[in-house]
Amino acid sequence: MTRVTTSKDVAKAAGVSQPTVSRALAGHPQVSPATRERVRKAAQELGYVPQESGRVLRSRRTRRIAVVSSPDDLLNPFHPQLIVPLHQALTAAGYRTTLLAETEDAAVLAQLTDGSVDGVVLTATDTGSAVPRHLAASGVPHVLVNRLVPEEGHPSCVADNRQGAADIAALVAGLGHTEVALVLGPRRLSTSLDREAGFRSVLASGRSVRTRVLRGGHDHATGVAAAQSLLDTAHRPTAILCASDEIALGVLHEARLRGVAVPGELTVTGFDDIPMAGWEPYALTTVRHDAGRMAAEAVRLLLSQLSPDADGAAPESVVLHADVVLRGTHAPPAP
Amino acid sequence: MTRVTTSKDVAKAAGVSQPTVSRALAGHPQVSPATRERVRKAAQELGYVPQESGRVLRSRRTRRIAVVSSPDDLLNPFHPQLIVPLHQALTAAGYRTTLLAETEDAAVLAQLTDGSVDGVVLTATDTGSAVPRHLAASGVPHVLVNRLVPEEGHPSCVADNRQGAADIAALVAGLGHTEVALVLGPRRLSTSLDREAGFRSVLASGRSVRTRVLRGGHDHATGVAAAQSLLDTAHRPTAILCASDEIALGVLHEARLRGVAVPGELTVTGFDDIPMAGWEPYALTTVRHDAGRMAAEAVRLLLSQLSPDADGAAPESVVLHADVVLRGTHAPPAP
DNA sequence: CCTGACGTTGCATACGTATGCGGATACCGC
DNA sequence: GCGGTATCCGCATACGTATGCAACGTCAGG
Repeated sequence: MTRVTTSKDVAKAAGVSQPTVSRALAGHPQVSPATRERVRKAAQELGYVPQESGRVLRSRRTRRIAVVSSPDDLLNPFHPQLIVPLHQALTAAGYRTTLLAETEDAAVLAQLTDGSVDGVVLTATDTGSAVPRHLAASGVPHVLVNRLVPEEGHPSCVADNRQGAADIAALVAGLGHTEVALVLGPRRLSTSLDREAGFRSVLASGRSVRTRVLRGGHDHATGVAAAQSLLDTAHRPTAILCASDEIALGVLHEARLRGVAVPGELTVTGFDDIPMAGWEPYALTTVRHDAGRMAAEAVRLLLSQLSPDADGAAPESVVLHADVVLRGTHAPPAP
Repeated sequence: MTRVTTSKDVAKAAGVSQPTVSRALAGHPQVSPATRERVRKAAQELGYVPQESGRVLRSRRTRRIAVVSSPDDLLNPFHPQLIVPLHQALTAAGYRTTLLAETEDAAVLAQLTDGSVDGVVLTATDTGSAVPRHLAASGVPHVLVNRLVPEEGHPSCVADNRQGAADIAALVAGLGHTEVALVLGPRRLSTSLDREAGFRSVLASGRSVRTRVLRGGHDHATGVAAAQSLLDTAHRPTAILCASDEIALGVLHEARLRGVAVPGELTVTGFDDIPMAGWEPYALTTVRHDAGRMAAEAVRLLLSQLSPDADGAAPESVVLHADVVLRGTHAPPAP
């Protein structure tokens, strides 16, 4: 690889000094239009691109935000709906985005605290993760999206999973179901825990509702397995509330495979409103949390930390309402 | 934000000079075990993380690879299957990964040529993109994965889309279908074009096969729309070959909605073998290209460019065999 | 014609890290 | 006890960029 062209090369080509190149390209007003144009042209011809390492070292600003996900979540159909608008919002605000999908806390932290990013958006945080704490300790601006950690004090934007779960549970209970099963996700995710709490808050208060609980991942296979075990029992539930749409689709598939009519014999609900939930053959009744708004709010919270003025403000936490989406997989229980 | 701790701070704390800190933490042999330990401890206590900008500026190496995708492709179920193993392979090789999802060539290029990455993996390249050419011009090591550009000379690793398409077309033709429809993807993607060529190479040679062609995106809605238009016609096809699994699922859904039996009355095939294709209710006959191997080969090709020695070698292009996956959506045409 | 002000540019420098080179110390052999 | 060598460490410096400050030239006003 040949040598990279630097601002010095441009300076020589334009017949000016290196600082003048820097000022001209930065649009500084104290450089004459003539030289500015000469520099612009020279830079263009040489294909000059300001080197990030130099700029960052000098200016202490990277104009770059890290979005932290995980390999698991990248494979989850809901996640891109969050990541894409995040990326767009950050781009619109003049920041570059780099997406991390690390699993080990140590590896993530090294990349977030080495000055290579101005701020961090955490989208796939386990409840046990130490990353938010360390970021706070290092003074790195950050915001939690979608999932929370138990500790208070971190800026965050999440959907009201508890409320959404309670609402859809109320819907099902209101239809008259008394034999209900819950298929929940992993305990290490705040979304799972909150949805569980929401489900239970309603079902526990209904006196005559019997509730069974299964637990697994947020994926399709979990739904299939759950349905297999639930539909085998003599005394099978008339409604299955799932902690994610993918689980619900697995349940739906297995139910149909066994000839169990949905919603005639079995009510099934999901959570997330992934694109597939709206597909004709599913028409899944579920809970929508607006990933676009979640992303926009998160970026707002992050940028407010990056603005030079208000830095003494208390961390703000936004909770968005989650809406029940009525489609075709719920009905009163068969008599 | 308070000041960040630097190697100078560690030096002062450990009672040594700054260069010694650098050498000790880099594991240089010419530093005594005692000092090395002292430095390690001081660095640990101060929470010192070497700043990337300084290291890169000095060493001209970032140990960082950019993986370029696009917002569209992030929403595509096949894509994460490629990105996740790419990330794992790069991590295993000691590189950090940053994922870009930019659409504009200019914005992408600025991030790839400013010295912030050692190399680039392009996963979602349009045939019309100028990015590969500019990377070559700037001497940035890179590799194309999954999709190609028309120009030769770029290292690349793709599946043999043409061969895979030809094989599945041969399967369908061999079953005796003579009324076949193709649902193809966008012209700007090499994968679409190659699959089209593969389909046609077989169907054109079969004398009595009548072929209709529809074109759209690689998504579910395209499949639904295509099926609506195809199944409405009096003289409807007995087989629909789709350029992606998502399209095929859309076709399947629409067919089932209309009570058209698959595979009894209609054969449907896909391409990609996304996870959903294997789900019980679909059991889609399709073509698999091994994203894991593709990623591994791509990383190998990229790393070979980064090794200091062999840099005069000609760019290598790897083409992987695509396997037809026989499931349950193909059958001979009804008499 | 001189002085002052302004507009434009260059000089010097700092950011944090890594490394060539020379110096210091200790240790060995004679 | 002296020269030599090996071991370990610090000094000086360079990477590319951005910016405070000084200097330059020009022009207007007195």
